[in-house]
Amino acid sequence: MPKKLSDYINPLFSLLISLPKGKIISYSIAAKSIGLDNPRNIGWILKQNKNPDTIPCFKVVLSNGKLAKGYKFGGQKEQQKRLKREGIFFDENGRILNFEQCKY
DNA sequence: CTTTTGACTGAGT
DNA sequence: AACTCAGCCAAAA
Repeated sequence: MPKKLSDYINPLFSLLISLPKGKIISYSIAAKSIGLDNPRNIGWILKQNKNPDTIPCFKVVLSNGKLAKGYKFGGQKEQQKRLKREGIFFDENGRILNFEQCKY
């Protein structure tokens, strides 16, 4: 019985909840961590998030250290705001500072 | 049933 | 640095 994509929702959300404060994760790393190989599927799963206050989906960023354009809960600005609250800082190009150190 | 659409990535130009 | 393009594959149209 092959797994469906929806079966990966809980593993991903668990992973996000378990991320230490101040840590972020890229789509590709997140995908590999839960056994997926297509990062686009992470985006699909995050869209299923009904509790953005419980599930820190704002911690998922692009592999180049910037933010995805389609963040569902208020756009890039809102996501950046939440990340700053975690102690993450951005340069003038919207790229995360110390990206390598923040990465999970 | 077929086509299009993504919260993407990595390689190539 | 900016821009394509193919690969990826479940969902939605």
